[in-house]
Amino acid sequence: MARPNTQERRRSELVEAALKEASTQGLRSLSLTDVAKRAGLTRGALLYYFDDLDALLVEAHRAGTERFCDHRDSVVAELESPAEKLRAAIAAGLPSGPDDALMRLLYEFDFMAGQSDLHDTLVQQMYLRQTATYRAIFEEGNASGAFTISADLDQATMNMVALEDAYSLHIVAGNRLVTVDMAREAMLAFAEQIGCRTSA
Amino acid sequence: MARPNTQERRRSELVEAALKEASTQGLRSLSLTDVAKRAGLTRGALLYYFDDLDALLVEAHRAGTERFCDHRDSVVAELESPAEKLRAAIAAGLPSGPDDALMRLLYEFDFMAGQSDLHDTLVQQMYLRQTATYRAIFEEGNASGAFTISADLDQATMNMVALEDAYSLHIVAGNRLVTVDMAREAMLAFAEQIGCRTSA
DNA sequence: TAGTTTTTTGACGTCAGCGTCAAATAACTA
DNA sequence: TAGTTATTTGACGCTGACGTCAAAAAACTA
Repeated sequence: MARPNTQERRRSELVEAALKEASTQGLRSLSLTDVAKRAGLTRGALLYYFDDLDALLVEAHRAGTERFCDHRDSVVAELESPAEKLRAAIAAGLPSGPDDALMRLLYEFDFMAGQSDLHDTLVQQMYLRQTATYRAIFEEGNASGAFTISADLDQATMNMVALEDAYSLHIVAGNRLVTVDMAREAMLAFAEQIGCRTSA
Repeated sequence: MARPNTQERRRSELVEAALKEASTQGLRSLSLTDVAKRAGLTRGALLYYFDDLDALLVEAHRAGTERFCDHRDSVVAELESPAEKLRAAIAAGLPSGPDDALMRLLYEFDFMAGQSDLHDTLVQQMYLRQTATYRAIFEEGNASGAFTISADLDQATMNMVALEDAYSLHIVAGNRLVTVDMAREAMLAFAEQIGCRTSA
């Protein structure tokens, strides 16, 4: 009858372009035109799929956090021992370096929360997944005897996620006093302190 | 001879206006006009004192971080015991709640780093003061016997600051899963774990 | 090829920001 | 009051973002 509907594919492509462009130049000065150019389209085409830039950014936010969490969970799932899993979770949770633009963007999104309930929800979902990842590793370690965490598990998990967030933020914010190596070691040290034997 | 030079006072007033306006509406959409209005002047007057909005924001960033650190240090200095000091430092380091606009702004400034070396430097200076505050308390506590911190002091301090940053960020970013009370308790729990007796 | 639906363009009008600058005003002193 | 310097205004031209929309182009099928 007619031309087939390919909205879903285009939408993903545009979300991808938004992620790339926002990673490159940051959210502060990002415009519809920038994203359209990156996608090789015009502003008009973009508006055919999204009401405005905010609507697109919500999708980009969602895609970015999901990608991050999915990737880490899949890396962790491939490992056997709780100690290995913990080390992998920490490594995958930290940015690769000061130039990890995607990770930087994820934290920049945090500041869109408070302006939009949708971003609010996404920030919370991200947090829940972060805590779920560490909590599962802690519980498995305790159950198998690999770990002997005596502290409150909720609090231990919270603190672990907090360390991850803070160090990631410092690294992508260009604070050269905090390196990826230092962050990883500090997180491992904390884990040891609460009863994880990770050196095995 | 002529009209006296009052640049210093005006500059402070404008920095103040910038802090207020940026706290209110965030950095993302802040314009020269907004700040000028808040200060009761026109854009032209503002440009008489600062080259552009960025120059003004650098000063606002500097003023904001200094105010935060100065205030906390003065609160801590008034207390006697390391345990009291630690509790006060934690309390003063966290936002008062999700609506603590100034604290929110301080974290938003982190994302101006990487775009400007000046902001970079300010972020680092803030970090150095945060660590100095906690390190002094830890050292005093260890010296007086109030604390028995066996872990590496550098790492313990780093982690303490990291917890403060992460929880503050979550609170001001509107993550309702993290409350000020939870953050304070989690930080105190961490301090206990590394050897601070704060319950005295 | 003609018909149908989806996708994309590009132009239009509007609005708000920016930096410049000559002129006006204010706050002094002699 | 006249002179001098400091401060402030407000208009100008430029740029770039936004949302709308009619028309064009593309991708199909019968």
